[in-house]
Amino acid sequence: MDHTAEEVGRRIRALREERGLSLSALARLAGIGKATLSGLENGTRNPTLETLYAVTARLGVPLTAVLAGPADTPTVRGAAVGATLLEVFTDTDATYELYRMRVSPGAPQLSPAHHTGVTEHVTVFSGVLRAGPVDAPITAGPGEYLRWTSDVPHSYAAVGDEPVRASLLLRYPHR
Amino acid sequence: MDHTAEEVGRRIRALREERGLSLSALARLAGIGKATLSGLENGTRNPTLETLYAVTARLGVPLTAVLAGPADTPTVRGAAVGATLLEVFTDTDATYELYRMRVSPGAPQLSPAHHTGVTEHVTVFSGVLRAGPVDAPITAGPGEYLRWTSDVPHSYAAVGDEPVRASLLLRYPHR
DNA sequence: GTCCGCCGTTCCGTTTACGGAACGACACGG
DNA sequence: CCGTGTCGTTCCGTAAACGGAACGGCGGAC
Repeated sequence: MDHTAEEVGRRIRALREERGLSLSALARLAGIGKATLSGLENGTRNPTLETLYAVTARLGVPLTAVLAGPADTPTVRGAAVGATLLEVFTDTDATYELYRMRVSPGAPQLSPAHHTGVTEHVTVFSGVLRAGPVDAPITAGPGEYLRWTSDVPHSYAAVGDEPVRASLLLRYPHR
Repeated sequence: MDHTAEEVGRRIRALREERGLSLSALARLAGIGKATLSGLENGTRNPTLETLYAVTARLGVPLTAVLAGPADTPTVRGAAVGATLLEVFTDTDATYELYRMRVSPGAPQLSPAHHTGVTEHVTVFSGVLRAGPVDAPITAGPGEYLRWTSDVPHSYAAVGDEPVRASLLLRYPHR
């Protein structure tokens, strides 16, 4: 079994014990079998979403609280750029993806064109970022904002020695 | 089945289609059956953690990205404005707080002045937002960006009937 | 000591999520 | 026209997650 299941089990057990609940009591409250909860906490089962939800809801925590955080699965976009998806937001007009982004100093990172109409919005936390369409990049320092249409190839680069940290919002309009 | 499963399925399908992947291709890449992925996207199955992880890992997103977000625990800032803290980022120069924000139509929401040097950065997802210093608010629609220095009283208001959804970045410079 | 209650684990029959193999629909080439 | 390929869905046998019941262990009452 994956080590993920064990980690989830440990977190659930910790949350349960913080509340002074016995395994039997939590199983009864959550409406699941004791065997299920036992196996879940020990990482010997591969729980379904429904089971996990029943337990976390009764513990009063969001599902995300017992799952591995966004830090362990960086969405690597390339050698110099690492990005982690924080949230997806779907709307009638468009879908948005909000990332935390890190750009290491060194060679610029190229990114191919996306579909037409896709725009990128970056707010720089620290460092100096030079990014945008390859033929017309823009520069932004801490607290500043960049925006471009990413249906052409574009690049990201850290200016100077300091790595850049920023938030990146991708907007995909619905066709 | 729970409506949670349907929501998860929608998000996975959206992420897959953004990447231009077919259902068959993603199933093959993730090492799961097409039937499994089909049922998962349509919300007719109750996936196990292992299945979900295989899919999200191949999509390059954390598990949390496809599950119901932290929306269940809103950090209420006032009657018309609800904000959820997504991440705090501390840096040598400043501390940043990244929120997802929702502004309901109706009376503007006032916010008192913060410390000097604090700036607010808003990217609008949907709706039309009118915000900024009370004597000089700015208006922004979907995909647009607002920025102001919040060491004076400022306000947020939704223009029209539609609620506004946006990301809000607060920057607190270190003195 | 025995009895009782609850603990967490293990056993076991039922339910169901799983992947492989069909299926019909559609697009393209010969 | 008929292959050939890929699309997403449906069928179906198997593997496993499920809940209920039984288990051994432990602490308190008597």
